[in-house]
Amino acid sequence: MATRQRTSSSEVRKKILDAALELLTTEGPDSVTVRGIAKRANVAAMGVYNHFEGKNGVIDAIWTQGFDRLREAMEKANVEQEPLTALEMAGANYREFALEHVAHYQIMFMLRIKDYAPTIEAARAAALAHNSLVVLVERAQQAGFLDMQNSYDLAQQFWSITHGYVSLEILQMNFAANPQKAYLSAIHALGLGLAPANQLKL
Amino acid sequence: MATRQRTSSSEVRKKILDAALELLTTEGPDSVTVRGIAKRANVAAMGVYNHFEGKNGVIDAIWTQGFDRLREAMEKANVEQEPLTALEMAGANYREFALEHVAHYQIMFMLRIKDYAPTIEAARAAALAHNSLVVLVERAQQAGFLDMQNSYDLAQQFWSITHGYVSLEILQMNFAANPQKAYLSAIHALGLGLAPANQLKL
DNA sequence: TACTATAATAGAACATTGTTACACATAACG
DNA sequence: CGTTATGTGTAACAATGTTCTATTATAGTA
Repeated sequence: MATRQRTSSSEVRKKILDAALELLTTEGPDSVTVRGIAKRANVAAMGVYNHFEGKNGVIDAIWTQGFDRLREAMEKANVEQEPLTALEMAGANYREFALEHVAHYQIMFMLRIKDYAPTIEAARAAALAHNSLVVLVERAQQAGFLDMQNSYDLAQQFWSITHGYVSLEILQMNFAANPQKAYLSAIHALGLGLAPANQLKL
Repeated sequence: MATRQRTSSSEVRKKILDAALELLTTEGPDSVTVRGIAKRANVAAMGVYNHFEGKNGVIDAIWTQGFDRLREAMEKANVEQEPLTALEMAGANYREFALEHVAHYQIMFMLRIKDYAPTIEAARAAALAHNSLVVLVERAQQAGFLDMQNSYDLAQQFWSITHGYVSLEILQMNFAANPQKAYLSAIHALGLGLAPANQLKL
């Protein structure tokens, strides 16, 4: 007997998620197909529809998990450092997350998946991550290390340099001789340049 | 008579390219299909294979054209400005290009097209664009406005902030109250922070 | 232990995708 | 005029996400 094996219900979800991430990492985005995920997870293709809402349900789970982890990574720096140092640490953690979880990062920022739009819950995870950056920026402002322009404007500038750097890096478009040093240099310089004395007049 | 019309060979290529760009801009990446391009260009689907090497041939043409135009946009700033001002102008032109040619920019940096890899010629166009940034950076270094770390490292930092900013903007992830001002502020601050006096010790 | 509701499986089917092959028609050119 | 190159139109192929159906293994309950 034992013609067919069945995976216990509680494990299937995790197996599917892991399989999708593995596929994305090892075989590239084009290999992330419903059948491919199921095969790698040793699960029937229909499982992707039973446990998630189809392929984009898996994508949504990855997105949400990614923003949760990104927020955690940034909040690790949220201790009582000097405010600018805390910002730089958060930046370092941001890159560390991106390079260690390339699959997540690509889903979050670098891949357009057909017909995928984040669910409310996923958008909320993203908003929380963004907020943890704003908190760091406002703390630095109140301590007098950053000029007093709109804090969302400031946060966007720090986010831009971190996202820009790691996304070019993932795209294999980083031509720096010393990638790690160049990254830290950029964040450090941005913080210095945004000191109150240098406030840009337009 | 005149059962079928035929478009003159020289025009077909341009019509296909324009149709692909229009589709990408108005209907989004998922609508850029061989049949869709051909239909919009009033051309037989096979034309995409006669004039380009299939769909990815069209993608490659857009990529190449995009990097050529991006280089031109940055070299517009290449006049005898103050070196840091020239860098800031190049940054402003970069964003202007990206926002005015979102379709090109997405193909170049933000979309993964299945099985697409740039041809040699396309990669050369990208390298030339990158080089025009390096030239601006080295000029500012020689004039004493930027510290003397590796010029490719410096260029990567400026590229990161411009690419990061506009790509988040295109992803609808710009939460700045004043996007234009925040962008210029970031480039300006980065330049200030990279002045020789602030050189980062690691 | 026996029964039943839950849910995982296997496979068929559908439309859409990029691509290739083929027969035919027409413009360009010697 | 006749030949060649090239565009047109249609059909076909495999792979994709998705839906449907029938079967059956498992988990919880009486």
